[in-house]
Amino acid sequence: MEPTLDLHQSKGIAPAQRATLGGEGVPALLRTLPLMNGLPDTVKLAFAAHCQLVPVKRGDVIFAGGDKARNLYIINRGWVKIARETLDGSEAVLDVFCDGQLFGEQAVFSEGHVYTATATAVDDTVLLVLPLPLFLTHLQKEPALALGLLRTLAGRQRLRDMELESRTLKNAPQRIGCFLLRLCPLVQPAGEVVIHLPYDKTLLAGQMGMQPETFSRALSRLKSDLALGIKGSSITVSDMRALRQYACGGCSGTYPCQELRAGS
Amino acid sequence: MEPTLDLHQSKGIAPAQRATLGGEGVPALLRTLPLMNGLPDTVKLAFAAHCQLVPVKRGDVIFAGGDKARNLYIINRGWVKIARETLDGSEAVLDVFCDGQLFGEQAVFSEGHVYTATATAVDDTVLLVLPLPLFLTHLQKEPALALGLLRTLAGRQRLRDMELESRTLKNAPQRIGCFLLRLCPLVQPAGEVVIHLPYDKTLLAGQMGMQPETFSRALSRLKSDLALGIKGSSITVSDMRALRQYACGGCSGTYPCQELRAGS
DNA sequence: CGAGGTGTTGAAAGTGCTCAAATGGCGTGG
DNA sequence: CCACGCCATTTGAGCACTTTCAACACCTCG
Repeated sequence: MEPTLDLHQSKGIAPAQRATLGGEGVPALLRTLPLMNGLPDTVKLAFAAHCQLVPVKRGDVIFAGGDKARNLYIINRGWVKIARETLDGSEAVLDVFCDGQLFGEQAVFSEGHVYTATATAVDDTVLLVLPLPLFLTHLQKEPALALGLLRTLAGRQRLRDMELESRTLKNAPQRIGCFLLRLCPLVQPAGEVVIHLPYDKTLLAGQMGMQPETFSRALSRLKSDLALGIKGSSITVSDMRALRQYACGGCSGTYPCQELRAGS
Repeated sequence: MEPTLDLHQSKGIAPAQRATLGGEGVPALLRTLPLMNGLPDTVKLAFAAHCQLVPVKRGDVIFAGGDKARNLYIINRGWVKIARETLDGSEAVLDVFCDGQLFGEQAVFSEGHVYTATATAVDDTVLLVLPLPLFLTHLQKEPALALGLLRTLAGRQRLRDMELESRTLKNAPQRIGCFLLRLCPLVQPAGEVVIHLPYDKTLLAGQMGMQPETFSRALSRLKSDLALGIKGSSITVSDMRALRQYACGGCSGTYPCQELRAGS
């Protein structure tokens, strides 16, 4: 088990990657992030002045559940898994985030500002690291920031609701089908659609609450039922309508799966 | 299937139940609610002036998923189930709320302000009904309200995370054990603890994502494994330590189950 | 080439679900 | 007060799905 990274003294921070006020070093992320929408420029600049771009490597633990929280994180590039682990080594994957998404915000409201889950880079990743105290200060003063965070949390909540529904009502092949739908572009080209699985199948399995073996078998079942083409992590869907019906026939229907994506 | 109540024209609102500015009709709820913490009295009074106390009966549908949202709701007394239903009649229970808890807030951030799940009274219930537009107006202007809602949503999120972990890592008897722990007072008397199930076992089963039959069998397994006393909806636990170990041995441990309760 | 990680496949064992039927409590109407 | 019917709960039997354990194929990297 690798020790949690202490990003405050991370040796990985090259000076050129320090955010500066105006230059190319300032993450465009901060300006375009939905979370920061409507925030006065002065606040964005204050954030920019105090945040850092930090690279982490595949497998690195960014923080662990129970750690005292020092930072919030925004993914500049890469993939991060949020999971809770038990003593006996099994884990429950709560989220898998990618570019532009915020994580660590659980600590804002937890007792004693500790993280409530563990964040691990599942690929080489560049993080924008925002000091928690700074964020807390502005959260009190800037309604726009509170509203942005509300929007973010509300989006998460919707995804969780859907996941809970999925786990309750669907079997493994259907859950996978639903996941595939959410990977599709909203406006599909006519004819075949090619879906690229964003990370390894073991993690996909974990995210959907099943074992890797189950995932493998369920996917091949999906393949034979819907005549999918599967080549490594590329999946070709010839009949989207059939996929939708297969995966979401048992959904609540309030929210077609394709409308639901992780918001930032 | 009963039609959704239209609480705007509900015949159930007796004049005496209309909230007034200063009198005994004003729900003390509004003053003490954590959600409203730190809110200026003027805003609380504005809310009080425009909200209504509305009784609903067991089984009434308060709103349905997909409905255009008119109101937020706070439970004055009673129990409300939040669930998503499929066309074929099965449902996934997302939450079961009681006194002092807010629901319907999903609509604040959903596309077009629609509810994303269905709310049903599972017992005779009195609701405090707050017009959504009024709430939205103040949400923009009052940082304290945004922060209160953030706290509420963050608490929900934690419960969802735990539920997801529970579904992923635990079997039926353990999930029930975990639920029982959360019903216990935090400081327990030495010796036996008597737990009262708050509503019927079918709903409990649904809330934990299992069938009533499975719940029944799992509970009796728990009974024989831990020497519980079960009489109707009263459960006597003689060995709390054993229950904790049984139910939460496989938890992530970041959050002992007993610390987690639904916040308002 | 060998090692390790990733993914697939097979067989056996659980675990929970479905369907069916019995039990028991409770309120209503007689 | 009792009989009845309704509903929640329990119990049984069989089945479907998922997990577990084991073995193997495949790929990449050193």
